Amino acid sequence: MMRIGEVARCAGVSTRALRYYEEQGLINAERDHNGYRIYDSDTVLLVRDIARLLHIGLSSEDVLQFVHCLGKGNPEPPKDCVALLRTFSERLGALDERIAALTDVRKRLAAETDRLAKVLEG
Amino acid sequence: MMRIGEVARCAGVSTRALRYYEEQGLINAERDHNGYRIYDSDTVLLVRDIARLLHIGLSSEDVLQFVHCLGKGNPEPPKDCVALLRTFSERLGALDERIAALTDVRKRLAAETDRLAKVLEG
DNA sequence: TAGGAGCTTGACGTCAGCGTCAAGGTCAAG
DNA sequence: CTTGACCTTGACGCTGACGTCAAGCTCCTA
Repeated sequence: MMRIGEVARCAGVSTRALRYYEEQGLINAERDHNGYRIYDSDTVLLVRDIARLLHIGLSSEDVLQFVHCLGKGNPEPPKDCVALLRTFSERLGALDERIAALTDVRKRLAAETDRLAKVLEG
Repeated sequence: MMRIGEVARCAGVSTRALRYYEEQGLINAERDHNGYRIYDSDTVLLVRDIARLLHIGLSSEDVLQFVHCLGKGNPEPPKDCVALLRTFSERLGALDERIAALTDVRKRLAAETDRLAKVLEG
């Protein structure tokens, strides 16, 4: 059981970010008798994942769609399985698009890098 | 030679976006005698690339780093080849990270999707 | 019992990537 | 010669993911 400051340090984010994630429904927090947020250590890993995803350009709404499959943060029993499955498929498609676009850029950039390298050698 | 409206339509972006790209140094535009921006048709493809990259989460600063290898938009003779090459390498690394992170998420999401699908079948 | 570190909830600030007026110039068509 | 489509340069507005105060409570320590 950790408080917000410790989780923030361990996960490499700010306390403000943690409150924001909670506000967006990405993480949950128990409360101590004094009102302080309390987290279990699993949350650190979840928060790392979330921060990583946000950092590479996904929105918090994106992340929310499948955050419960990243860790034990949001158990949320799969009630509406069919809708959830459809959502997952859509998100998979979007991810594939993103990956493809980035891979394409990577390829072109690598080619140009090679070209430049050869110019420098020759 | 096309004007801004036509380029915008062809590339599927707004004229405002085109002015913004120019402001950021991502594209160049000649000027007609009346002050109107003039583009050659190659610009359409370049703009499509730029928009695509921005859309998947790269910053305009990111895009600026290698926009000249996407088309003929910014010829910019490779003067400082060494620095350019280093920049390219860095960007390649960043792209690899992004691709890896997305691929990882994709994998986990796919696994969860499978699990859900089986629950629905059984 | 007085600090100081850490926590709380607002609430306003920031930055990117445009959207959206506002006010006005240009030009082919009627 | 006027309308209307298209262009120009500001300049303010918006959204997301926080940063950064402000004002006040909690707890351990000296």
